[in-house]
Amino acid sequence: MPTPAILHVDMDAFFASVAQLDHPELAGKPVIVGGHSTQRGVVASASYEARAHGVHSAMPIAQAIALCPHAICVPVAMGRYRQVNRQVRQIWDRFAPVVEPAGLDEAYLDITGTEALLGPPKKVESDLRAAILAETNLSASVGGGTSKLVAKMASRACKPAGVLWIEPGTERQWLQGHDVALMPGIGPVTQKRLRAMGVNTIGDLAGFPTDILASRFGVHGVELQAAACGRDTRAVTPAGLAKSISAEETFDADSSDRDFLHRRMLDLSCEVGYRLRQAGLVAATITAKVRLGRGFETIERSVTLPAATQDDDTICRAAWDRVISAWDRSDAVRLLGVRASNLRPSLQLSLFDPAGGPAGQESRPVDGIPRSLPAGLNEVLDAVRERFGYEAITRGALLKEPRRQSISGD
DNA sequence: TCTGGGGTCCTAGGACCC
DNA sequence: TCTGGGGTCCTAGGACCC
Repeated sequence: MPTPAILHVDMDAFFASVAQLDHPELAGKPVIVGGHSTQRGVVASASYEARAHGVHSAMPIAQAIALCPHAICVPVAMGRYRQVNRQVRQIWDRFAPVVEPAGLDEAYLDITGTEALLGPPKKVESDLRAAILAETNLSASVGGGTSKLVAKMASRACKPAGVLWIEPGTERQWLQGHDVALMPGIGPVTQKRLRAMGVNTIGDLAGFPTDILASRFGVHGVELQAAACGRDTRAVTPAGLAKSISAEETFDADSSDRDFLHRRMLDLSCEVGYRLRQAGLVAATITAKVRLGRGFETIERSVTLPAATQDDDTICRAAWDRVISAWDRSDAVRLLGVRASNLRPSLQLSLFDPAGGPAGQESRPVDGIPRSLPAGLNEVLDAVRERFGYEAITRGALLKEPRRQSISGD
């Protein structure tokens, strides 16, 4: 067995860097990517110029502005990031036979056994960074080592615009001085429990009695400890089909207005339906999410449908039905969301197949093959969006409010 | 000045079937 | 009249990731 060589490539301040790329006047300036609403929301991404003032991801926007009053706030544009992601993925794919994306801005690359072809790992790291910069004008950092954990921690340690290769055999020593909070898989909850046990560094975790970790944290604890010792055997696996597609929206102000909430749910459902059809997927399970203004309480209710769907109205009906079952109308609603899961390929030949027409909803199977419904409203909307973008057209029922944030590429 | 949006994985109980 | 054990699916919630 050859010694594993795994790289972790991580785009630097991805959303903020894309904003600076698309709007050259923002280059070199503190940029905060958040929502339209400066009242509610957190920082999704901050440029390094903004980070110099103490701004970081997940910080409330208002707090970020207080730290960096001259920062420029731009809205999140998921569609645009997905577009750039597709471009960057093509570069990643050239450098490794197996690539596992982890979100839009990072990926693991298994380059084991490619040394004869691509050169030593350190050179691959530099070449990959250079290729991304040359072809996209975006900066990335690349870390590497014998496992996913070491690769990821290395890319984090060399940010921004760095490369770092941890030599095989030195990983345990390199890891041990780091704080446990820096270890992927240890969030706020686990961190607090570990500190209460006197575990503060990765070295502490590596040396802690395994049986105690097992009794308190179960399998997860044992795996974390193995990783802390440099024993992380998780394989780099290529992305399969998506497991879920979701959309959610936090309102500028909490609302108990049933008509308003229903219209928002329809808009969210349309977005999820559109993305299902784009991906050629149907969903059997629909989950509605309701967050109350009171106490930030979050409720989820799901239903598995008799037939999988990619139809906007079917998704909306299922989701709204679940909202009604969970929502006490005396509570003002802060957020609504809808998620499609239990996904499978829709088996349609093409979105615009003139013969069968695209599938709206799986209906009764004929000879075991789901039959497509004839083209309807969804397909008319999709066809317009295909040419002019998602924002180009919307339902009359949704015209009462301004459109929510863009999912399109512009 | 409270707390976005889009994901994955895990646990645990109950239904249901064999 | 009392009550097995395994497997799978569904639902709700939680931790964690970027």
